[in-house]
Amino acid sequence: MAYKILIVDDEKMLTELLSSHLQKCGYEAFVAENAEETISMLNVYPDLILLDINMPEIDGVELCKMIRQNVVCPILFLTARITEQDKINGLQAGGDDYITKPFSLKELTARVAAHLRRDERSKAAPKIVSSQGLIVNLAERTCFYGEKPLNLSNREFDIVEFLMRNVGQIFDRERIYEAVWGMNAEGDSGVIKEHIRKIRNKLKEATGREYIETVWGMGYRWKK
Amino acid sequence: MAYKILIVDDEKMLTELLSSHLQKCGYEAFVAENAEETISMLNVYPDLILLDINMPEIDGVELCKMIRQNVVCPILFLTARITEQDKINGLQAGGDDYITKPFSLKELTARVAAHLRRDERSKAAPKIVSSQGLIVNLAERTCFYGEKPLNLSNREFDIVEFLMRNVGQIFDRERIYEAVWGMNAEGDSGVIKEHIRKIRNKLKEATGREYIETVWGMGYRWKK
DNA sequence: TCAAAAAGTCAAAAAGTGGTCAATTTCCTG
DNA sequence: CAGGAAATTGACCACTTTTTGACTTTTTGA
Repeated sequence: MAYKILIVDDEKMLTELLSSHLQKCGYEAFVAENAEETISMLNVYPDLILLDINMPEIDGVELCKMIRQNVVCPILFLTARITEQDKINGLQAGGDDYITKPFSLKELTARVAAHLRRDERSKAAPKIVSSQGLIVNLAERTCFYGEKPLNLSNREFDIVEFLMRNVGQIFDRERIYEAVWGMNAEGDSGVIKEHIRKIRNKLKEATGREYIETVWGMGYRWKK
Repeated sequence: MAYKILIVDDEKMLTELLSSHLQKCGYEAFVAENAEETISMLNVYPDLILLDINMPEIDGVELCKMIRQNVVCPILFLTARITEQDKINGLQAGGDDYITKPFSLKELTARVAAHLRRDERSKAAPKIVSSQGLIVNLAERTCFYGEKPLNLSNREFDIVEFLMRNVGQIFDRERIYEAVWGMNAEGDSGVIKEHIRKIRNKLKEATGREYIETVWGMGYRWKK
């Protein structure tokens, strides 16, 4: 679902420009031209708000406070005024950032993206990699096939992670050693062979499938 | 526990000014003067980072990317350059805001406060409730299971607080030490092991449950 | 078909990790 | 300053993981 962005400004020219540009960037844009409209627009639960704080007849800072009571998304101020005191007032009212007019669309979208990304991060997106029913959670370092846990040891997990991050690519044992152990392999001790065996056993046990392929004379690769 | 702010800049004058000012404002300040120091400082788990992106010999944008791989807190750039392209580069590297030099301390603290507040909102309020009935009041530093008090000592409480604030995340003993003691752990003294044991005993005693999980070879984590 | 090279298997040694306990030191509080 | 609680240390044990090396099997190409 596209991010929803609410634009609050009374200059029609500007709001149209912004909303069409944001739509081109893949966002969903909503416009409110006064305080009343703004409040009712909050019902769409925007992911980010662009708020002009220099509207005649409306105190942008007050409006910001009101918005804040209902919503936690990032609020970016659009402003022509740039006195330091204004900034402080705005930030203390619950705003998250300032964009000073005139601004380029390029800068605006960069900032919008930065704030949305930031929001995304705090929602804690668990990094998950999966391949044919095998689900690997990088954050928790767990590995499941449906309900079945794989119970990989650390080294084993590291190897699986490395191979899965590079599905289809072939790595010889030396490269795997360097990637996982973080240092040069002096000769072939056979550690990798053994670890690969353990991993394959666990995979077979839990899934009944083959995930790691041997490319004779070349190395191993995670099947696509 | 005071917010921890990491200042990354190579100008001693400025870092001292900033850190003393931030301390006056009730924050805990840390300083790093180069990339290496920065990375190792991340172990204190700062709540916010002030990053100079115009340091000679260091590419601030690259450093920012590196930081981002390890940490999710807000990153504010300090910069003299103000070209639009710079801004965009920075924001895309994972930065959250810009402060252009010269800036007033007043503006700086307002921005810092705004970002921390924003972070706070997403982390939710002072009182934290966790798995079934265990209620930890961070303000009063008390911990109850229903009517039963846990009677945690100070260190014990700090550890519980840290783990609960980061439910589900795995921390090795070194990181826990750095986060709770606020300094680098030299070797493993075993303090953490002992504290974890005490905490577990008290938790078990009062609740009959397991809250802290051991992830072999990785560390401990508070169960989700 | 056979020998050499590569990959796979197995069990045992080595290294590392976490839990526990008792002893010691540090820190408060009265 | 004494006495007790809290924090820390170090030693020990049990256990798991990692590595090793000897050995077997498979693959390949002369």
